[in-house]
Amino acid sequence: MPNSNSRTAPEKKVDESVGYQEIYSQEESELENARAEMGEVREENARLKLTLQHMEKDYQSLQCRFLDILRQEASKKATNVDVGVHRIEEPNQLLSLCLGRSPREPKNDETNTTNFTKLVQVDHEDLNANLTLGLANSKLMELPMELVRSQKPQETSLEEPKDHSEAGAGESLPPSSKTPKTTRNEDDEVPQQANAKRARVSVRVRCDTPTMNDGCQWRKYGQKIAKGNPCPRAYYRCTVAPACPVRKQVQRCYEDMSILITTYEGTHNHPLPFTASSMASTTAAAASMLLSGSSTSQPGFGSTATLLNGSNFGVFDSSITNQLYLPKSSNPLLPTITLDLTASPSSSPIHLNRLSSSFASACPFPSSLSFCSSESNISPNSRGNGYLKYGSLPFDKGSFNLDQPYAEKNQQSSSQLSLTESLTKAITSDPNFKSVIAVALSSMVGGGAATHRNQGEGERLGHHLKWSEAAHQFTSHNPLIQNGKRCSTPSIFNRLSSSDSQK
DNA sequence: CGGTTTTGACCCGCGC
DNA sequence: GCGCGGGTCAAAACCG
Repeated sequence: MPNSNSRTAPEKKVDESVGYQEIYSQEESELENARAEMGEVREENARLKLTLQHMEKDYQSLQCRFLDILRQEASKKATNVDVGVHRIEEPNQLLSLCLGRSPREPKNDETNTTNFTKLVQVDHEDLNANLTLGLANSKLMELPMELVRSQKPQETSLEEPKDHSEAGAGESLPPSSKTPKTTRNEDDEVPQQANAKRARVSVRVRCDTPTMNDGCQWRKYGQKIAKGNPCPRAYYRCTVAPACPVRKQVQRCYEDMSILITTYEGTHNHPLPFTASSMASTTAAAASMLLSGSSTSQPGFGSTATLLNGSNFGVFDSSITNQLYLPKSSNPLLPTITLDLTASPSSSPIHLNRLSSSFASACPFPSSLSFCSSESNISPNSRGNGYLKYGSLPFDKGSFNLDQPYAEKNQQSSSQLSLTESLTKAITSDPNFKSVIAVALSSMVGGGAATHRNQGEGERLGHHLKWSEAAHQFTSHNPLIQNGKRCSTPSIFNRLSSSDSQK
């Protein structure tokens, strides 16, 4: 059958050529698609670069501003010896914990939320509105600085708080009378801070896990069943540095087992990873507020409250109330401040009642703080956890959203993803966010800075890793866990750190 | 094997 | 002075 053969062969050729053409056109279209994708990626890359540049720029300006504030505070400090209650009464001094805000600084347009520098400038109107926002107190700003700058634990003169009022809930943990014994080395190093008292910061968070991950490494050295609370109280010591005097006590709230009460005591005398410095700075700020105030007849209640109010340890939704409980201790010389991050609308009143009752007489200031955002779109889950998940930086959510990959592993992944978005919106619209940054930066530049300032770029890279790790922890199912296994610290600081390192 | 956790004992301050 | 309770110690167990 040659004919058939000769006829079919060309047809086959034609078919083949048609097939090739199809294949070719198909490949071509794929190629074009790929090119288009590449183009998109390039664009995104450009955007990211832009974002990075913005961040660098903002960071630089922020740093300059902060140094400026430092200088101002240093000069102010010399003249303004009498601090404390007076500060609260002087709105004009409500400035500086909002990092970047300086008295001479002109107001900036609130809408420009991508500007990191502006981000930390709280509009006066906001201050008035949310008032109590006093984190802005310049003196308050200064105090954490001192505390962190020196990186010295305030344990030179310990006093027994004997705070039984909170024993049940475990919020107020009496400082160890033996602490000086175990931290003697530190005490020797510590330049005796006149009237230095050990302030402790108690943080209440909702956390399923045994401990709250604050980025630091802890070693458990004891456990006790405290009277009035069947939940054991665990004692941890910081193991980042062998002689670090910092300790923490962890206990579940008997009234609400989902609430974890972590009490920090002392100040780290070693460099901290940013994740740890976040919490450290927070507690240091609170503690220093407390201590600063305690030098007055009214142990810092006002100032502390003010500070923490402004510091926005919390959330964005107005319904989420972060609470600050001022010293409940029967011993006013050894105050314990409680940051209530349980952020549960329903639980808030409970805590408030319970805690305030123990020291209401001593605390003339409202302890309920509202760090609200203009948008209340936070998922209920986040509130329930009380776990501060600050989705991502306002600049470019995609660029910094480290959480999502991890969040997917999480049981709460979906809610957390949405939470990320919600928080992003909230952050970008929430001037209070600035205050948080202020606190973090104040430590990083001031004391944390003491820890980081001398570290090379390589170490910064190391921080990057830790941030990633932190992000992991942060988004892990149990957000508040220890040693990379569990809970996370308010990661807003992580974000901040990220921006810092990007420089 | 080194680091961490567990856990009973001990220390110390405070109130009575 | 005694008892109570919080905090710490330290040896043993545990774990990676």
